[in-house]
Amino acid sequence: MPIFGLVDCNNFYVSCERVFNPKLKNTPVIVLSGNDGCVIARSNEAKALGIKMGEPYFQIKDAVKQGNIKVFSSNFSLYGDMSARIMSTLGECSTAMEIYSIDEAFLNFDGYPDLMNYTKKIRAKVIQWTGVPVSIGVGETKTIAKLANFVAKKYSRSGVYSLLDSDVRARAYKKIMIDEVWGIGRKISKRLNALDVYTIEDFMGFNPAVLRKEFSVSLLKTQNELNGVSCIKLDEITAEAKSMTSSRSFGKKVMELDDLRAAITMHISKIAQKLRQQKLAVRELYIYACSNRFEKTDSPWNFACTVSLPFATNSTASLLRVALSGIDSIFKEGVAYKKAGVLAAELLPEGMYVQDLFTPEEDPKLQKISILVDQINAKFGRNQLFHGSLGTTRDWLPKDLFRSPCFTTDLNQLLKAY
DNA sequence: TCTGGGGTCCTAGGACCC
DNA sequence: TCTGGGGTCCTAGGACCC
Repeated sequence: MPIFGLVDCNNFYVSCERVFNPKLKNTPVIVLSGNDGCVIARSNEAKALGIKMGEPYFQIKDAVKQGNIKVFSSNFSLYGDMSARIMSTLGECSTAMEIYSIDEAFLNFDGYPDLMNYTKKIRAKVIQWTGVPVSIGVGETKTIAKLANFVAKKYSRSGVYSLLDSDVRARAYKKIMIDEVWGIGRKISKRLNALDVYTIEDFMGFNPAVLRKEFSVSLLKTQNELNGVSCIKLDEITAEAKSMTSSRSFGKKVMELDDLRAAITMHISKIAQKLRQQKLAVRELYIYACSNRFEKTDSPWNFACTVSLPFATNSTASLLRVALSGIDSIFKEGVAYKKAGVLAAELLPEGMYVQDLFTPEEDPKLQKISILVDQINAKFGRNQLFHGSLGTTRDWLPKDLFRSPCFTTDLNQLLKAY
């Protein structure tokens, strides 16, 4: 019988900010999404003040002032680096680990004695080595470990909790609502509620055949997992990416084609560089730009097209050429654009694409230029060298008024001690 | 004035084949 | 009354996750 642990960082982004700014301890703190749009992380104190996950910042400005809540723009260079430190610490705590997200990892606990003690030790180690508090849940399946983690966060003082014992589990299932279960989201909860299923106990009593027929195999798996039958294995190897996207909201309304072209240039540069890092290539791109989706209007708000190349590539110049022609073709005079982006799907291993005899080949120089640009930027700093269509004004960039320094990834932004 | 960004998996339905 | 019956592959959209 397998045993899984799920380690989840507490209020991760807030905790990262606190590591480098101890004054933030015991005070309400929130972190905002891109363009300072919505709340995506809250300290416990901010939660206690009634700040909700996902709330638009502009709607809570008064509450922020009143509650003296400290506000941060998101700083993913910092969070990503802190995540790497935490994951490498956790990697030493188990024979097998799956990094599930920026702030979560599953650990293999098969055959580990005295898990209550051991998980407490892991918790202490992570906080000592990285400064970030975590919670740990233990169970016979991933879904149960996730649930145990929820209990650990919400109800346990020690920050660890096990649902291995079947009596403990039965008591928990009686109390916990189904929408807390991993894999059961808003829509499915609602449908289940309509069938008089509210708690996990209700859900466990639901006929599996009907569940399969009326819902999906995924939900049947969830039921099995909650029964202690492990259906979702530990995935140690990070799978090759299947798609990549880059998109951002604009810091202002964009009406000019040149600004759209600049934004698409930024997204293509990011995607192409990521493709090169992962030794992948792409032949088709989905280019899109949209206006404000919250504005009530009959006119369309999404403008998109697919562009393709005769060959798969990851060179910025080649991808940029077709992407820019794409954005030119969807641009409409008079539309106030709020956001633009690029999606690269159907990624292929670099150099694997076999082309036919009659299509043109890519100029090999373009590949070499991209690699050289990567090297120069790695040495002299991000975006020292960039494509001309990116422009230099860039007043369309998303807002990040409250951004903390990149303490751990930029020598010029190190924490200063006076 | 102001509402995130990046992913994965499953399913239903259409096209096509024999 | 009554209009084959399977397969497979592809795609768009929906649901979920963090």
